[in-house]
Amino acid sequence: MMLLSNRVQCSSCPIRHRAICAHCDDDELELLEKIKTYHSYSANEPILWRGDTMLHFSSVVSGVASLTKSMEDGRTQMVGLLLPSDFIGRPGRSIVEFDVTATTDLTLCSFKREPFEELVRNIPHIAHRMVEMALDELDAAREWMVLLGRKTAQEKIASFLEMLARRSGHPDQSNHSVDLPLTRDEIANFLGLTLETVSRQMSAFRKNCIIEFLDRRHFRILDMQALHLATGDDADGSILS
Amino acid sequence: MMLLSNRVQCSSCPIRHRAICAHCDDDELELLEKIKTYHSYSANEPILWRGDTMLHFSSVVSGVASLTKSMEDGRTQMVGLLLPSDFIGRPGRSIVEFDVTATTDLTLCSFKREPFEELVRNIPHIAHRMVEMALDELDAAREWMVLLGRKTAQEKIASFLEMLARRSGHPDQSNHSVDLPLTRDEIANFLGLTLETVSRQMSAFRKNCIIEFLDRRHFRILDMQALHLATGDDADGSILS
DNA sequence: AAATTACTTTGATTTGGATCAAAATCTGAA
DNA sequence: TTCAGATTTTGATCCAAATCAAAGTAATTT
Repeated sequence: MMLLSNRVQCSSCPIRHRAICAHCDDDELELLEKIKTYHSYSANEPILWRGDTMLHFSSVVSGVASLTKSMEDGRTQMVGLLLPSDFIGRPGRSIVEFDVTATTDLTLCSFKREPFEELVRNIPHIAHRMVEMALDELDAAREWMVLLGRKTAQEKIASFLEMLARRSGHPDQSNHSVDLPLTRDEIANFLGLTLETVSRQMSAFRKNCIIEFLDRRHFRILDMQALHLATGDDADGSILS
Repeated sequence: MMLLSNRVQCSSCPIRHRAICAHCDDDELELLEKIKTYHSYSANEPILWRGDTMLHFSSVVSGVASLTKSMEDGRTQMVGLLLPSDFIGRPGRSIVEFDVTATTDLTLCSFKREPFEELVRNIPHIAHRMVEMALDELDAAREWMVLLGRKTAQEKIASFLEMLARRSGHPDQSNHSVDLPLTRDEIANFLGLTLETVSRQMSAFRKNCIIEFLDRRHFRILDMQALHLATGDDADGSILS
């Protein structure tokens, strides 16, 4: 982990309008600016372990982090994928519930707990955004529960690929390269499968010309409609966060 | 659904110290008192359908409600079990994301959206409790994802029974009757199993003298330690909400 | 009290995905 | 460039839970 000096102004921050600071006005932003620090992690670097005391509340500025929980015998389930603007930590509790790991190179914008909690108390715009984001995360987690509890392996993979394409932000979802920020093993832990099943199902989609791999970490959707059909979701598309 | 007159004073409400109003002082409670109404539902009565416009924000006062999501072909996953003090709805969004059903006779304490959202904006104690509860729900949902994604049928059933015993509020968890507020089919939808598997696993626990059934809707834990061992959770017990 | 309906248990069989095993491909270090 | 380790793919086999099928039990209605 590397502490970075404070170069980026909040006003030109890439997550300015989506993160915890989204509703803040310029004066409030200045208060955040005063206490923020940046931290960088490289791919596969652990950020926090379950049970750790959390000294900071942080937002993901760039890169991807994962939240996982492991059982004693090694079975592991990913319970969240943190993309830019998502947050780590919670006011009012300092013990981490899940392991947090950087899955790609990652930069966090962090606030020390005490001053941050004071801002949450004093700035309604922050508390309000916090409620909004927590409830969005909750809806996404519940949507994911349907996938974990009821979808087949094929539906899980299709749903996952579709979600990545959607969250990649590119407007036309076919015909451009989508980043696959996880290994096969990590995907398996995300979807409640084994890595062999993930590989087999992805190969099946490849053989059916529904997707194409540029390399292991990049794919392109060739047949968006077929992919969506394979998700098991209905036409209007229940949105997975 | 039946509208009830406003008999119960907030100050003597059974969920006074756990619900959305937990942090409120007497003055703030009075504001809530003014705009609250009670609504009752009988067991199996639908409360809201996915896609409905929500006119109220509500807290469960007594009884149990379920949040479910169904796929087109009928596969159903329960994504939350709402016990007394849990809330239904969210400020800032009026479209319901999941079906809400009373699984037992149920009473809700409800507030019309607009006046309630104003209170959330104006009373930091309510916004603060809202953040706290949303993040608790999020942690619980993530814990549940581990169960859905990685636990065996036996571990799922053991975890479910243990959770019911813990949330029943009785201090010594053995040796007293615990309410089972769901049918076998509903339990299956909660755990991502079929009703046959639920029945078989419960019978197995019964035959091994780990639990005993008083009737279909009530059981008693005979061997707490064995039940906990069967959950797959570690000794200190990762808490499911 | 009998009949109808809803729910639960138990049994037999099948199957999707896990597990075990090995080969193929990629990546980075020496 | 070669080698060693990591990751991915593919194949063979197995098993936990689903599915299919009855029978049993409780709750409601007539």
